[in-house]
Amino acid sequence: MPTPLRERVRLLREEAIVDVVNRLLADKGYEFMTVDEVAAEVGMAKASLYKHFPSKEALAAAAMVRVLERALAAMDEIERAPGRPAITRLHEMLRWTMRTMYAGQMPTLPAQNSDLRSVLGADKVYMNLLLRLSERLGGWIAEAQREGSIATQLPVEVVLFTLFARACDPVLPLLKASGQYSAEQIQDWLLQTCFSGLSGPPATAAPAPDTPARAAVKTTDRPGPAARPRRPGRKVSPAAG
Amino acid sequence: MPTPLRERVRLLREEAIVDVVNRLLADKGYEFMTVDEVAAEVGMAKASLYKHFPSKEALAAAAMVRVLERALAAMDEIERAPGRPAITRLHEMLRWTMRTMYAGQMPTLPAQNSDLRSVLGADKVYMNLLLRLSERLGGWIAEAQREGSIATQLPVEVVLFTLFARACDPVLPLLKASGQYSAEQIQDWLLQTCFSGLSGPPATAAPAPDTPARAAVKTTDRPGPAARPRRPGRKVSPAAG
DNA sequence: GTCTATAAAAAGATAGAC
DNA sequence: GTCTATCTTTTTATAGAC
Repeated sequence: MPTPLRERVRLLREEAIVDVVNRLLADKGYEFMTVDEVAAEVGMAKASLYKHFPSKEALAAAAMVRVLERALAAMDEIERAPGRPAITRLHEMLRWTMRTMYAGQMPTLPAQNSDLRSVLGADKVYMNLLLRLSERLGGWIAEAQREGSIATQLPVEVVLFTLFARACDPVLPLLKASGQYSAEQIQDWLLQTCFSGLSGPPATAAPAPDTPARAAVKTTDRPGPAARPRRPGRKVSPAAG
Repeated sequence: MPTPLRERVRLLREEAIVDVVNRLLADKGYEFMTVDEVAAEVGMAKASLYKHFPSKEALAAAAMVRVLERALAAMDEIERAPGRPAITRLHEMLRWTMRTMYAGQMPTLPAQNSDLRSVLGADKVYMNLLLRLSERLGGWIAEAQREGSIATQLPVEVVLFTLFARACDPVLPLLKASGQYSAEQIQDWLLQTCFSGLSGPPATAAPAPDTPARAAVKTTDRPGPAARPRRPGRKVSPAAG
């Protein structure tokens, strides 16, 4: 039995709504997103919005569910290329996250909110997806540890949390806002600092070949200090510039 | 001329206020902290609060100023031990940040807020302190790069932003909330992942001595999987558990 | 299901007595 | 400077006509 036309229209409408919510959530966060704003951007009356989603929390939850679905789809896609080491898949997953963030499409929820967290925690669909994502990623992580490319001292949980946290890392927006670097450049740096740390890949004093045991993150060379495109007067200001 | 008694009382009162604001800011963030709440916890009427600080933003700014002052003081303290490599000083600074966070005393501001950011950006005292902190830290970073212990491909700015970002990293609260690990353990892991990345220190296949070129982060050994104190049924849930 | 109009509540800020 | 009581605005949510 084909989906009735009504139903399809409704789904399209709701997808448009979630699109807006997703963008606003990525842009200003949950508490600074107002329902009036959502309604205005979708181009419908607020009361109509509430016919589709019963509350602001439900709006946010819908956006979160969709991003989890997309993350799982990204994992599927990454796994389509067979036989690659787990660390490579993890790199690609984080790369996907960075791309999504850079595009302003990664909805971020406040880490330490109270009511919203409990609402999400009670959402069966959301929690189910979150669990599936965590377990699949956890599998990759454990695999990478057996391969020797993720530190074995770290519990899988710690690695998992760290990867999740990178999906709302303020460094990307800050670097993007500085306007000095390309998207590729920024994403490369973030990948590098996540997997290899600020100390960078193991640089044995003299120029040595890559250690094959560690699948090194591609480190894009940046131009030397002289040629570096740096706005002259701009002062470094990490918060509230 | 000694400070008048009135003035000293006022300062003590305001310090008590900032204490509360600081804790609430660390606990729930700016937007979920209400002025009513602050007044209640300080034990004074809201109107009296407004005699001391003209707005909620001013309250937050005061807390931020104080944490910057404390961070600068921490740098002073770290520099009191002479002759240590820059990377060691950076480690200690991040350690200070982690301790402060763990104690629930690191006020976190929303990264992508609008009005508050502009208020802070207009605050001369705040911006001045932020600049001083950034420049001093930037000096350490550049030094560490010359020593070869921070990746030279990374602009100082990127390293700086990354360190600042660790001061509001959700991984620490998550691990703390899991209740499975000690404070020391958590802080060690975060230091390690920040400087050495998820891949960990350069583990050349066979057990090798520490590479002296890289001042390695102390990696606390954790008990093996069998002995690891892990709550049995608890499932991993990075967001909204 | 969509709209206009309106409740209802929360939260920042202030008036005015003491 | 501190208080009680109140104002004002913002924002979530709903009533009720069409």
